[in-house]
Amino acid sequence: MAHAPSSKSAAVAQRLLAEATRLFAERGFERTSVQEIVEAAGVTKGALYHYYGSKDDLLHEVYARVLRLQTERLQQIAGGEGTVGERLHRAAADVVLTSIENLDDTKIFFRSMHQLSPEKNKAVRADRRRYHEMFRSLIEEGQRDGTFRTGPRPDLVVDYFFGSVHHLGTWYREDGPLSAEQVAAEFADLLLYSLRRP
Amino acid sequence: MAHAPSSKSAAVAQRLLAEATRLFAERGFERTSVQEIVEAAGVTKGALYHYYGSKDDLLHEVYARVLRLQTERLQQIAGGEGTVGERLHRAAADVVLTSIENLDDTKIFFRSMHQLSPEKNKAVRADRRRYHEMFRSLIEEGQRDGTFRTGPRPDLVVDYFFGSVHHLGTWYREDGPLSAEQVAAEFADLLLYSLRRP
DNA sequence: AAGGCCATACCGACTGGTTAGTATGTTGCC
DNA sequence: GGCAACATACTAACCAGTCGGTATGGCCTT
Repeated sequence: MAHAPSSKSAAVAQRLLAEATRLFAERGFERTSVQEIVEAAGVTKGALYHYYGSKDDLLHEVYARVLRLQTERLQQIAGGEGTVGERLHRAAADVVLTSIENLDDTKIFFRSMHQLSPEKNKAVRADRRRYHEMFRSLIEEGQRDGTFRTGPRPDLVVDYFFGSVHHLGTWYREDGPLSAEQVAAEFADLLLYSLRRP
Repeated sequence: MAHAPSSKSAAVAQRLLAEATRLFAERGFERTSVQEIVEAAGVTKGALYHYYGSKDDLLHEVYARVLRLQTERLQQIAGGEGTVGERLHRAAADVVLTSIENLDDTKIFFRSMHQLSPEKNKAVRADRRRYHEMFRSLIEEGQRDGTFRTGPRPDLVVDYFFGSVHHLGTWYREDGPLSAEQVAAEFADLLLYSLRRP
């Protein structure tokens, strides 16, 4: 179990998490040794095991952080102003944007989730499912009120769209030709177009 | 380097590859030991290293196999009969179908590619890019002849769609409520709808 | 047809290196 | 003096790959 870094004075705990995130994204969980993490953070193992219960724990913390962030934002957008079409578009663009802004987390998420211990894996999946369900209910709402065509199953659309989002980490480059905003807008457009009524 | 299993009498080599595929998909590359692979195949390490140069080599062989298969099929469909809309729909549905039929390979692909040695990783990426380019040129063709709207960038559409395809491995279950054909049809529909002109 | 020769296919013990995690200090603040 | 925040040294386990060895069967030569 992780004691959540005790908020006060735990700059070391945060530095450890940040360096771990960077290294996990760069080399993957298994290829990153605890020794490398503590060296990158300028401390020793004692410090790491003081704040985190295990290497696994560290990985779990990465997930928890990004999930909290995205869930919060989706809640705000889904419950906000505008037609369901507008809200879905905004939500879709936002998740793309924040995924790119936290590209390291995105990479780790989909490469290394299965390395988590079964119980932690289960916990993460449950959180993730709740997130997807919020997204899905937006689609259902649009189908009910006639904004979207009723052909596609909402849950399949969610898996379809988030597949694309999760894979950003494999091809998006910060120094590439496309800005995060451009990708966000196009992905959201593609989603909305695929739901538009004939 | 792998000597490709010498075609004749190498049932052992094939069994090793099959068991490795299964185990890599189940536990991931790093968490699968060479010892486990050879035990599952009912041989010993000597046999494995007789046919394959390294554990890495084995992983590379998995990729090579599925890439060959999919490239072949896409070539046939892209160069076949029908309007560009029909061909793209067929190609999209087909890649979903074969991805589900070879779900173990799909899982490994997306989870473990970055574990390959840099050179092999590069080779696989190059193959993959050629494959994506074939797909992209179908979209470009449709945009040129007015079948598809010209808004979205073809390369982004490809990344968008294949994100969804690669992620099948994380959520699709054979014993789930959806047949592979259903998913294939819906995914292809979603793609075509998102390209349809207003 | 018999004997020699050699390649292929595999065995299994061993090695050298790495790794997560632990046990036991040490320091400095309240 | 006591506890939080670390450091240091260590261990026990694991693992990819190696290497010397054996069994089998085909082919060439005489």
